[in-house]
Formats: sequence, C-alpha cells, structure tokens
Amino acid sequence: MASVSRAMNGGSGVTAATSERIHAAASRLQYVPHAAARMLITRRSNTIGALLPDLHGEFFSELIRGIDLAARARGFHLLVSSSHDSAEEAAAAMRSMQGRVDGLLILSARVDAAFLRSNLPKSLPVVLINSAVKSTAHTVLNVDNFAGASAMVQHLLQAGHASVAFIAGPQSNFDAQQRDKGYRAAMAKYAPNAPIHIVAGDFTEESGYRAGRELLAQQTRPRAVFAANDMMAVGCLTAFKEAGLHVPQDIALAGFDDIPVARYVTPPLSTVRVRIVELGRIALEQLVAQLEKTEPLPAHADTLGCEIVIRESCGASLIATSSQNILSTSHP
Amino acid sequence: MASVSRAMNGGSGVTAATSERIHAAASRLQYVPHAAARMLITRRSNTIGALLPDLHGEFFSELIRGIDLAARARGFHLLVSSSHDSAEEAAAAMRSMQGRVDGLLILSARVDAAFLRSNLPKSLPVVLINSAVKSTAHTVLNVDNFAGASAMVQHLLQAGHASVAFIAGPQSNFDAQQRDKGYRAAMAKYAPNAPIHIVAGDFTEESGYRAGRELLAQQTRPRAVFAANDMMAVGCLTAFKEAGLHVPQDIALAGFDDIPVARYVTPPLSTVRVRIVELGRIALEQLVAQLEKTEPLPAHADTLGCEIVIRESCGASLIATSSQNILSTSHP
DNA sequence: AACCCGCATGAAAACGATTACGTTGCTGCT
DNA sequence: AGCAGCAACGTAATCGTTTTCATGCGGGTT
Repeated sequence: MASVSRAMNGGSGVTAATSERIHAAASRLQYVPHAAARMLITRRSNTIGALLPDLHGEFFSELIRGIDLAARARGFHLLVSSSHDSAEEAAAAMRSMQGRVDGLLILSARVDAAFLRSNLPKSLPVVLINSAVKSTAHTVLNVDNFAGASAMVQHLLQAGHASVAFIAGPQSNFDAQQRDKGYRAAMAKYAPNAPIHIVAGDFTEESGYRAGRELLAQQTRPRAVFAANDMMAVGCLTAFKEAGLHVPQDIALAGFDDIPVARYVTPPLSTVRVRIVELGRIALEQLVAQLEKTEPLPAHADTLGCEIVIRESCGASLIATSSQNILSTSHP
Repeated sequence: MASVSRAMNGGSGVTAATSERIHAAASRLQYVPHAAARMLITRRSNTIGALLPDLHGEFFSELIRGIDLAARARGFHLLVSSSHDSAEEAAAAMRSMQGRVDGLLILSARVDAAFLRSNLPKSLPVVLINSAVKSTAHTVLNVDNFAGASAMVQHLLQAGHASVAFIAGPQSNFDAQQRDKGYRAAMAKYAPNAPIHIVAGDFTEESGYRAGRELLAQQTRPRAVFAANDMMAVGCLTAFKEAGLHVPQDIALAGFDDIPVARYVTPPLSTVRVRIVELGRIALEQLVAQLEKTEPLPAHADTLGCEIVIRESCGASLIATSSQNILSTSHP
C-alpha cells in the first residue's frame, strides 16, 4: 500500500490518524521494510564501503571506529573490506562492492588515479585517505605528516640537540616521503649548518634496530634521532640500550604515530600523534557530503593536523604540545 | 534475458558458444549485475554482519581481520557495526541490519538469549562469540579462559612461587569470571594449602595499579601475581616499580591476552595468548556452515584454546608453551 | 446550488535480476 | 516419414518497495 510507504518514511500526505494506525500495525507485526526492494527502487543502499590495506593494530581499529561512529550517526551502514596486500585484490574488492555501496572510502598506497578510473564508475563518490593521488576528480584526505615531522625536529633542535638524524621509512610510502620532507625542511630552517643525516628503514621494528646500530657505528654520533615511525623508534631504542647508552642523556629519540606502546617503553617515547578517530570521521563526513549534493562537489584536498607529544625520550621535560588544526585547501 | 542469468551464474543449460558471447558482451559493456535486484529475488545478500562492542586496539582489529579474511575466502561481504556500549544501541544496530545480512556474528557482553529472541527473527543464523549464553538455539564460540588461566597459575606454582595472588576483572564480565575460576581451580589442584588471594580490578591499567598497591600494603606479600588481563598487569608493574621491587626477583607477574605492549614493558610480561584471528575465522566459518545447510544445524558450543607465553616477568626462563588445541563440545 | 480546488488514498508501473514454464528445433528411433 | 525426447532459449511472473497518477471526497467560493 502506498500510504504505508508514506507513513513509514516522510509522512507527508498522510493523516495523523492513518499514520498512527499504520505504525501500530507495523510494530505489532514486527514489520521491517525489505532492504533489497528499497535499494532496488531508490538506487541507494545507505551503505558506504571502506577499502583498507592489510593493517594491524591500533591504526586500523581506531580508523574503523571513527568511520563507524560517524556512519551510524548519519544513518549509514559500513561495509568493510580490509587486508588487501595486492592491487589486484583491492581491485576485485572494489568491483564486488559495486552497486552495494553509495560511496567508497579508500586507504591504499597502491591506488592511483588511473586505477580508480578503470575499476570504478566515475559516478561513484570516493574519498581517498592518506593518498598521494592529486586528482581533481576525487576528494583526498591526508595527515599532515610534513608539519608533524617538521614540528618534532624543530622541537628537538630547540631543546638543544645540535644534530638530529632521521630514520626513514619505505621510499615508496607516501607518509614516509612527507615525513622525510618535514625533517629536511625543519633542519634547513632551524639548523642550516647541521648536516642532514638519514639512514634507511622500512617502518619495521627490526629495521629500526638495524638503523640504530648503523648510527652508532658511524664516527660522529648524532645528538638526537627522529624515527619516521614509532615501531622503528622502539627497535632503535633496543639498539641504544644494548650499546649501553642512556636515553635521553646520551642520545635523544623520538618517533611518529603515538602507538600505545610508545607510552610503555622505558623511557616513554616522545612522538607525533595523529587523531585517527577523527581522520575516519572526517573522511566519512566528506563522503556523505558528496552523496547528499546532487551535483558533484568540487574535489577537495584536506589535511588533518597532528600534534607532538613530549615524553621523556627526547630530553625535554616540558609538556609542550604544539597542535595544528585542520588546514584545508581546495583546488578547482 | 534468461540465458544471460544462466550464463553468468551456473551456466547449466547454455551452449558454450552463447555463454561465450554473453560474457564477451558483459565485459565489453562493463556489465555488473545489480546487487539489490539479485538480493530481492534470491533472498540472499551474501553479506554477514558483525556486531561488536566498543573495543579498542589489537583485539578488535585482529578479530575483524580474521572475520574479513574468512568472509572474502567464502565470497561473503562484511557489514560491521561496532562501538556499541549500551544494549539499546546494540539492539538498534541489530534491527537495522535485518534483511541486509544472511547471518550475524555477535560479540557483546550484554546480549543474552532473551535479548536475541526479542530483537531478531529466529530464522536468522547467529554465532555468539565470547558469550555466557548457553542456548540450544544459537552457536556459541568461546575462548578457553578457564584453561588458559589455570595453565598460567599452574606454571607459576611449578616455577617455585609458593603463593599466587589474582587481580580479578569486572564481575559482570564473562571472560573475567572464567579466568577467576581457572585461577581457583589451579590453586586448589596444585597448591591446596596456599591461600586464595584475590583483589578487585576492572581490566583497566589504573585498576591494576591500585591493585598492585593494595597487594603491597597487606602484611603478607604474595610471591607471584596473576592479573586477569595484561593492562592490569602493566598497571601493577608500575606500582611494583614505584615501591622499589624488582620483577621477577622480588615478585613475579603474569597477565592475560598478550597485547602487543606485553613484549615491550620491562621486564617483558609473561601472559596467555589468544589466537584472535583464528577466533574470527572460526566464528565466520561456523556461521557460513549454518547458512549453507538448509535444515537448521544443531547448536554448537565450541571453545578455542589458548597458549601461555613465558617471558621474563614470571621468573621462569624456560620457553615452555603449553598449548591446547580446539576442544569442541556439542550439546543437542 | 454548482463548481473548483486541495488533499488523502489506492491502483499500477517501475526497478533488475532469477526462475518456472512454454516453445522451438534438433536428434535419433521405429 | 513421423514422432518422441531433449536441450537451448525466450517469455513472463515474481520479489517488496517507491512513486506517479487517477480517483473520490470534503469544503470553500461565487
């Protein structure tokens, strides 16, 4: 019956009395509208898809948490497909989500503009998270790795550490690249005479350990070390301890991410925190904003600020948290 | 056209030639079958729902990972709704998933048999994870908290620690109850003359810290402490360090869960590990098994074993891992 | 009193797939 | 040659909702 539909949804064009009768009957019969039939005719699923790589731990759970909370607040369901480690897997997942979702949230290092074009209908709204893609066709939401890294290096220098070395992440990783740039920029600005000192790493604890040993083996030991992520900082810390060095007295150390472990190592690790829940929330809200506009929204590129968290490992006891807020830039 | 459907799906009753033509045309036109239309007529969504409480960190991400991997392997999609902290929220989420999913995976302390009966059609297959529900109507999959806790206490006693105290979890929590029982059982069996010594906790780090102080304030200090989870063990460790005690020389310590932090505290924490990915995988597979049988499968109650992980905090350097496998019991 | 307008309501089409069923055409047997 | 049987394929019904459109009713205006 048509009035039933009207009563259950908008309610416009139905007497209060009939609406009342309908709702009573509906709850008496435990009537639940059939989602598929509704989807078929409305061409909306009220579902958004999240396509994620093979992530472990805190980052994954907090991101999903942010997305999920925001989605529920907006009345959307969340279809998750994670643990993709090849581009083909991700493509297959993308295609199989076709038609089940109204929009897609994608976090994947391997996804680029061409990939999206060939695997998705261009009508499907997409928000890219932490992606190097500079597309005018898709909205992109990044973490301000550059500002975070640069703020931490600035802090280390201003805390009196004359030389700061950097343990880099994987070269192909976008976040790692940005952090590298942040390190170089801060060095150039605040310690133009100090040498740029970079050793390789790949974001694993093991690689951080090797990098720590490599740093100690060189003839001039840096006064402070900034690792491109916390896991490497933890590995590096192990190397320093093995060598009998005291952190931060002999050498200062800082990481990036603020994973939970950072608080529990000895000494507690200074690091750069990303508000992951918020990252997820904002990504979802941008996507929903696109859905609700009929005309395609101009592509946006947003950046979520991060804050430095000073603990003991960097040798500055003051609790200084320089936090940036959301800086937003949009291009046509 | 009917042959299209036949060609795309089973393929029975279609010439190889026509099937070929159809597939060619389909890929040329980038044809993707409309999920909603298929759902409507088939009455299957190929989607399973996961209803989870407000979990943080590793446990959540690994569980989802296990579920997701298994779901993709079986061709199912995964609809997630997490971060529920009240029963009403969970109920609302359950109802809104109605008709979108073929089955439901539920992990929630607050869900009991009556709750399920009143919020879900009894035709919807459900697998309960870590639930106290003893229902003949639903399959339940639990972690063997009892055996894990009991094995750890046994280990502590046999390592020569004459007295073992226990920091309990929240009384309402099913896992906490089982771990408590495991402690008592092992004490009764392996140290019948030692006193049962329990202090309260609520699974938070803070409560572990308080429990640690409380233990030290009492006149007889236990030789070892077993905390019902790792976070409390970490808090307790802080209390011991503050009091100038050395772990494990002065007092031994063990936890439960094997969260990542356990490896990084000093000394590294002995604990009981749960294979969470596997928990998720098995839960999903049980659910799928129910879906694929036409007649309702008899309700199962399965238990996933866990293994004790010996590090330094318990004062036994031997690398003994006593692992139970899956013990399965089914009732009519 | 006649007419018109607005509003509540029901009838029917549409969405895009699956599937039961009917039709066609071919093969092979008598 | 005629007929039975079978395989391939198309027609049409179906799923449950939304939405458009027509209908009928009541009230207000002239």
